[in-house]
Amino acid sequence: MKKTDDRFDLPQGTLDLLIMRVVAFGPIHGYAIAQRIQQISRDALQVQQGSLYPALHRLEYKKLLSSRWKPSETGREAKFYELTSKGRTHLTVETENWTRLTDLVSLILEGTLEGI
Amino acid sequence: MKKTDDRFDLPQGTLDLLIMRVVAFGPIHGYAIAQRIQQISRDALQVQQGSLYPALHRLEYKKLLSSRWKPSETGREAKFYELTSKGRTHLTVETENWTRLTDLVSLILEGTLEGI
DNA sequence: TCGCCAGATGTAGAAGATCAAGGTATATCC
DNA sequence: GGATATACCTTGATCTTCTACATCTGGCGA
Repeated sequence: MKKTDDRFDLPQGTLDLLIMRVVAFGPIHGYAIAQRIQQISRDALQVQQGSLYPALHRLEYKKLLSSRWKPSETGREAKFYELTSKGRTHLTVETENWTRLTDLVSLILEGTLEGI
Repeated sequence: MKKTDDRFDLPQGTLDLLIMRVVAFGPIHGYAIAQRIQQISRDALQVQQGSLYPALHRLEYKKLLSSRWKPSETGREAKFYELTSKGRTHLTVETENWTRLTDLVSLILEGTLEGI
């Protein structure tokens, strides 16, 4: 089945934001992050594992996330991530940028361009 | 490399949309498209030429745009683009997708996630 | 007990888009 | 003649995402 009508590929950059936002609510492991995003969006956003884990490593490398191993709810070891203070700042700034950017794009896409 | 405070890198995919939207108002050449986008956004969105021309060729290759040479307002030859009917349909659909996607992302970024 | 599935992590390779930085040429104005 | 703005284009690097695969563990049913 090709991607159905109600699934999206994420544009570059948005995945990091979504991950950080979910992590902002408290320590959580990678697998659960993907589930959470899918769940909130009612399956419209699906995070592939091949995107998820590199993104987590990237964010940790940039010191926006920190991680430690801990048993998960199921008893198995899992790597729990949380935001660093740098990550928290970054999330705030980039969320604001995302909003400004998408507002601008929407303005152009939906505007009449009259009066220009 | 840093971007200044009020400039954005465009997430993948949005450039094509912006271009098609500007072209939708009537035949226009590449150089003017970039100026137009920059102007409407009050310099917040700047389209690099290294992004612009490949995008135009991409869209023409996909038969979403058609082009022909014509003298521009300044008397010089320039390549004027317009939407094909396929392009017009595509623009409508993708604009809708863009809106749904960004609404979803905003939902997660700005929501409290309570009640999940 | 054996096998399978779900949870959980990860990597490799390809595809695609953007950007930075360069190049070419023409028209106009000083 | 020289500078500037217009107008086109390409190349190479970088980054992100996707598909697809690989690995390990624990629990469950047959």
